[in-house]
Amino acid sequence: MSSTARMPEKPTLEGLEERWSRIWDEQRTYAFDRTASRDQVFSIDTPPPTVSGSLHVGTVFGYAQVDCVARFRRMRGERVFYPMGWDDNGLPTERRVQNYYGVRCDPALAYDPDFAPPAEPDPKNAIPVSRPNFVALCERLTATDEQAFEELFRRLGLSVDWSLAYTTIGDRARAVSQRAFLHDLARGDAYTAEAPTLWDITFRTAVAQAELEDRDRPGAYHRIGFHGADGEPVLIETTRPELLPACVALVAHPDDSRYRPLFGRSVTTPVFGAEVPVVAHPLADPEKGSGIAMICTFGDTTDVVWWRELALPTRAIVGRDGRLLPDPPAGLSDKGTAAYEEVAGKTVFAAREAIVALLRDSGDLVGEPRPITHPVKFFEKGDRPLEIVTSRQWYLRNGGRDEAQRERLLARGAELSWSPAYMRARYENWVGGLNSDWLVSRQRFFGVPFPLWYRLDDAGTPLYDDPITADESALPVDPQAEVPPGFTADQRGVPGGFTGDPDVMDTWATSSLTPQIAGGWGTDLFDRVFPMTVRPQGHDIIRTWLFSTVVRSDAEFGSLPWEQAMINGWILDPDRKKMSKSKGNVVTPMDLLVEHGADAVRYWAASGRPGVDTAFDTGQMKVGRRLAMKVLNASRFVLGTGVSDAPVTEPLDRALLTALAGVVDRATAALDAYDYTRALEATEEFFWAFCDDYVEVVKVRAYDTGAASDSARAALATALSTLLLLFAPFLPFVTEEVWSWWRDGSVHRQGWPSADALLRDGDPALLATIAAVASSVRKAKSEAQLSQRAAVDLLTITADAGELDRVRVVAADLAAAGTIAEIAYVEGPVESGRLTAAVTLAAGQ
RNA sequence: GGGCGAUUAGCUCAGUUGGUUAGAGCGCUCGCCUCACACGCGAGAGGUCACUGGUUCGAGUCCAGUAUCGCCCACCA
Repeated sequence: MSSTARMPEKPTLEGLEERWSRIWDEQRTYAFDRTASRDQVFSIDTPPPTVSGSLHVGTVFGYAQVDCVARFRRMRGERVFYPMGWDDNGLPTERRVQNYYGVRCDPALAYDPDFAPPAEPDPKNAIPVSRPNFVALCERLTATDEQAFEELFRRLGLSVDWSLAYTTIGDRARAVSQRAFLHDLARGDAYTAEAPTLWDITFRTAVAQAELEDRDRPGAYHRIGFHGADGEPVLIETTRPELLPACVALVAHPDDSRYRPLFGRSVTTPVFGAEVPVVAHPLADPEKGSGIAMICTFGDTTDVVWWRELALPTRAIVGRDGRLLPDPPAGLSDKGTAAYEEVAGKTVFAAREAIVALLRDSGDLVGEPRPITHPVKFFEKGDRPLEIVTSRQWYLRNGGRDEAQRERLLARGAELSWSPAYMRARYENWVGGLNSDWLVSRQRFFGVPFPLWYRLDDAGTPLYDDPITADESALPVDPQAEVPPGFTADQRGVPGGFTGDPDVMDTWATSSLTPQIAGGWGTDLFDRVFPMTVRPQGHDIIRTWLFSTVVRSDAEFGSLPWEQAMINGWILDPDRKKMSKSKGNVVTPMDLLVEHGADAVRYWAASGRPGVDTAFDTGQMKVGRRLAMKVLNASRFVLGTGVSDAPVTEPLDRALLTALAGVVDRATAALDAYDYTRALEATEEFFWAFCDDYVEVVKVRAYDTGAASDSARAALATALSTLLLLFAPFLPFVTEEVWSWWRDGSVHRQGWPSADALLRDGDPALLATIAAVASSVRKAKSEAQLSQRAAVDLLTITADAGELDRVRVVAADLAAAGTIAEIAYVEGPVESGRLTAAVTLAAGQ
């Protein structure tokens, strides 16, 4: 073994992150071996964090957990493929760019190569810029953020190979997204359709089923009378009276005797005077409201079902901007048409007030509206309720309309290994509950465009059913800027010419391809890493990211994208709520790293069990920091006694190494099963017992000379070395620091410790024996309020014969450690524990 | 309404095929400057294991039900 010349006089944790992250980078400690074959590789399909301002505290939590597993696998000899991605593609980036530079995207504009953003941005008077200019600004802003994120992750000690970094808006990701889409199209897994779609009026884009969330909002039941043929009013209740002009029918349950006489007959809408049929459908709930409902095109998704299944006409009134369309729908009476003019152009909220006033005037509003709180569908990133509008969109088949495909995807979920196992149920719930295909087109600017153009007929109308596809070798393409094969630029937008598809893909359409993007689909790298070994991610995006990745891989490769899903929990506020963005940003991850140190923050993360939501707890970070400090100091002590490679001969020393072999076994098994927490616990528990009992008891012997002393120093060095290796995945900085004091090379490139290289034939009970005796002696001194150095005249041990033998074996160490003059042995029964120790302290202390 | 998870000391949590008197850390109290560590060391107090039944020689652990909390899903007029 080497010398300990590099050991500092006063070890400290300060500065370890800067120093070692720099050296790891210089020495390419975590570089992937590009020549490795798939069977040697442990590949990680990293979650690309959203690049928008600051990383959330919760993000570092999950990444630190994954890194512990990655480091373990690397020490095990696997070639770890650990890239990092940045999700800079999507709405959050767009919104940020608009505010940051004071611009807005106008796709009709031409690219301006000389454009520079204003020195003093004024988001209220946003400057219109072309799509290429806008995208350039997005890339510029995210590049700055990504640099800051990388710095943070390096400081956290993530053992990422930074040369493998990717972005979801970069050329590579755009090309992969477009290529995958073209394959989907060729296979028939992608199709276009014009249909009612959930629509966000703020972002003016369609949104997918997976992006919905319900929020409770105040509303009111309005009781409204429709006019029956016999003059009797038919009362319905609605929370959306503004949709009255869009009403196309009333509906009740087929078995509802109250309304059965009306089925097949017509009623007239109040105020607007449209004649609408009364129809029957089993989805109508007799218990809800008055038991009969108005069907509008479209108020909610049930309306869509009714409209489709009952083949009702369309009377659309809400536009894509959330305002009522300027022209009245068909079927209104003359008076109704006049009434509509009063509300045309109003927002749905203003229209609601206006129509309620009209109903009140006409006497068709029965009673006063009754306030309620009810769930309303929102786009998860939006803040206004979704509307439903009819539009042409692209869809990917995901099993939502195909039983066989759904069964196959459920089977993929069963094939995948889950940590923790119960998370599989979330996947199955979601897949089982799908009711539509995956809507992948978005009416946005900053995203991956569809690599498509459409021919224009003589009237200039696009022929959507026969798109012109881009050549795969030319990807990525921007159909707004580039010309399809066989056309010239001056044919754009003219009859008989072409038009580029204006939309971009859903962010998940790109994210679902992270294995292909990171793994270099189409190059030799891909076969070395795919299917990936593990996908780490949060449980909230099982329905989106995990599922959509399975869909794409199943369709393209007929396999799972990975073997293992490693699901991490969330960070909760101390009050048990999911830590909000705003609170999460009060304490930034960098603040935590500066205040507590990376090893301490990692310790906190690693003590959060797989998949379990964990409280944000700086107390746990303090514990981690204490542990890191202890590693420094204990190492300094062990190395200070002088490292020996003599044989370990003393029974107590052999007991130590035998117990340590058991710890190695447990930690290894736990990490193999992705249970990093259990591995850390086993190591940590042993380490504290090692410091408090073993080290304290052998101290005197270790400072001595001779064979018994050599044995102690050899055992200390072996134990220290093994413990550093066991801690290395969790506390990469402090273990590397200590390793550097006396060993060459990085601790992180050492082999994982082998239990068989330690000892198996020692008697670990000896450790329990010294712990019990030492504890009794300490207690006596503590109760006498004396220093632990105080002298003991006589220590009387009562125990059974076997235990007494064990005490005799370690008596010399115990006597030296406890300053004990004499030990007496009494064979006899013990009330509790393994022995009784009576302590007679020396007088006059 | 359906599904998943949780409920153990003031707080954060262990407790893996059921087995003596339920553990740890933090916090608290009391000591100790013990030659690695005062960012330390030692000792102590503190729990009817959410509730109700059941299985068993034996239940924190298994079964059934109840309650509370959290998350996901659902056709929320």
